[in-house]
Amino acid sequence: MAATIRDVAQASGVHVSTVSRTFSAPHLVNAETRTRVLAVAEDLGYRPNRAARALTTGRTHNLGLIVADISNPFFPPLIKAAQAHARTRDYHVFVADTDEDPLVEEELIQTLTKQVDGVLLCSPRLSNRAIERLHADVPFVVVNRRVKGMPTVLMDVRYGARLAIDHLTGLGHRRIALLSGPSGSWTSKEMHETAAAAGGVDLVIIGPNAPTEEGGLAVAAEVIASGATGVLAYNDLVAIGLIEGLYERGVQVPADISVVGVDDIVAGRLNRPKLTTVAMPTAAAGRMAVDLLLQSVDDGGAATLATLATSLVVRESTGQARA
Amino acid sequence: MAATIRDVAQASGVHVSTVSRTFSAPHLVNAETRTRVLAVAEDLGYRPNRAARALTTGRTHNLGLIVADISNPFFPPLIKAAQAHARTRDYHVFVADTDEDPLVEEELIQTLTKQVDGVLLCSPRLSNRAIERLHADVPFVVVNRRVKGMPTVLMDVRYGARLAIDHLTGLGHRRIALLSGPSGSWTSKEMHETAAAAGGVDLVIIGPNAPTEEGGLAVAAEVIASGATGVLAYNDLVAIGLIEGLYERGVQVPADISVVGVDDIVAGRLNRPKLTTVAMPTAAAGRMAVDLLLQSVDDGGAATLATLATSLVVRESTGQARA
DNA sequence: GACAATGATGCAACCGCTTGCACTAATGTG
DNA sequence: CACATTAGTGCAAGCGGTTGCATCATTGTC
Repeated sequence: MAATIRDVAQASGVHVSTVSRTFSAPHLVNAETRTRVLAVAEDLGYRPNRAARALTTGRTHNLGLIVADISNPFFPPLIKAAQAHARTRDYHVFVADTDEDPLVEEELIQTLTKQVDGVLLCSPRLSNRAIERLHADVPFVVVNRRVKGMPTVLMDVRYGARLAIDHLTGLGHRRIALLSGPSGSWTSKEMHETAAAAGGVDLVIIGPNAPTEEGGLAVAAEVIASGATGVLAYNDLVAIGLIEGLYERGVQVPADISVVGVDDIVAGRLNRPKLTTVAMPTAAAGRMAVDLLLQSVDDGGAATLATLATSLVVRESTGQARA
Repeated sequence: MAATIRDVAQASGVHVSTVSRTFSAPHLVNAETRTRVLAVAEDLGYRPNRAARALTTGRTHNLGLIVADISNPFFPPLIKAAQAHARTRDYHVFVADTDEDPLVEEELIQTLTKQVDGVLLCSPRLSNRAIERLHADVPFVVVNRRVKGMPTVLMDVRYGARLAIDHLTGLGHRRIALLSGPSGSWTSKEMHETAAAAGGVDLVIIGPNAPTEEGGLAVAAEVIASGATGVLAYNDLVAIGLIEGLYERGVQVPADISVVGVDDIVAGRLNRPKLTTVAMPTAAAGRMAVDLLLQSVDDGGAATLATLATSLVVRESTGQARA
């Protein structure tokens, strides 16, 4: 049985309130008493029970982070950055995976509600309405989705997509295929709109697709049939899968078709050919999200919108279009 | 302000204890009362506060899962399986990443201690002694490491490594390089011992290496210099990195050198050449770990040891040795 | 030397929920 | 019909902390 605050109080001959203050408001207790209490606590292996503390303070010092699919390599850097950053603020981040299921997502949020001070919602699959409703119970910050009235961290997908398309057209590609993502994806919609707005390109939309290698692999034939020579994929995973599919069909990248991905995951750098991609500032997004969330927890929270810059990383999967 | 049990009690004209029982021991309350209370609760948007409940019951219905590096694709399937399986038992699992840092790992465990009923320690970097010490505070189950007196889930690395080496020697490879993992790794040690015990092979050990693509990439030259024609890599990531490094130096896989990985991650199936690998039953391990942990939480816990079978998946990265 | 200010500690209520025990009324038994 | 069960509910004491307020020395001030 772990030592409680009362054990420490008794063993050090002071009242529990003094022990409590020794930990949560040290300046209120006499230096001498404090060291004695700390010594006893150390001796007994006492550690304040955060859950019990949360009951009275209303602060758990925990944050929840919800992602749709933890195996998507896009998320881990974000998660790690968020955890590391939160730790510097004496907060801990618990991660949960919804398995792309909105129901699980909602259930998870409700479970989390009382156990954390706020939740980071990354690429949520829930409807905006559902998010707004749940927001009544716990502070949110949403990453990769625009929900009005809520702190939001966005990455500048439009700009990135624009760079990618300009890069492709600059290489002489006129017919460009856009491999979209899952149907509910905000990022995918942004890409669509950007591509549609780009002048002088002959656009074919292929999808929606699963945001995975399999998703890209599955549409290789369709891409070939479309006659496009340039492809902008929903993300790197899709791009990698596509390249593999094209390869299996004897189509060379970038000789025959140029492919650009989105995210800049590690695997892209090790792919053959190395992937040209729109780099997303995932780590920065993770930190920013934690900042906004903590601010929102403390101040009651303004609905700040942070948009992070993206950039194009040109590697080997794109090249001059055939004459 | 969220509704509490008292609000519900008052609004439905019963005592708080009745409301409490409505949720945690429904059979003890009259059907009629129960429906009325539930209706009021629904109406007020009341949800029991799990943290408060945990204070009296001593059960949070949460599990912690600690991994060294969430971006290692080996873990996500394990995590997902554990989460899904735990959910069927009305438990939730929170994931935390230690960033390969034993100090962070220890700190995380201590934070978790009071907030979860048990912790899944996956490929821990902590010393056995430290693990045993911390075990006094919270039930553990250890995955991928043998710690005596503790429930443990192991994958049969020795058998897998044996299969890989037999496969390689069967193809005529006599000189085999073993790319080891991080120095503290139990898996790596198992592989060493198995390889050393295998007769008729000329073994070169290269490492320790980071368990990542970069780790494999970095030793390509060394592998070539070693004169080995067969390689068993610590994991698929290392194997993929190595293959990339060999390719950059004009060495063909499997024509010149055969490579086998360990884990069977998705990326291995999409690599070029597709990776021959020792498949690890990660999802099964996740489920098993949850089972053992829950059992340990309930029964006080026997120190069961579960060893899961591994198998060899032969794909394209291994071939006949040069004459 | 009287009095106010200050610093350190104790007291006790409370956070939201559970649970052993006591109580009442309805039911079953001989 | 007396009595033992049983079902349903209320009571109140916790679980492990925090915190506003009261108390009591000390110290400083005029």
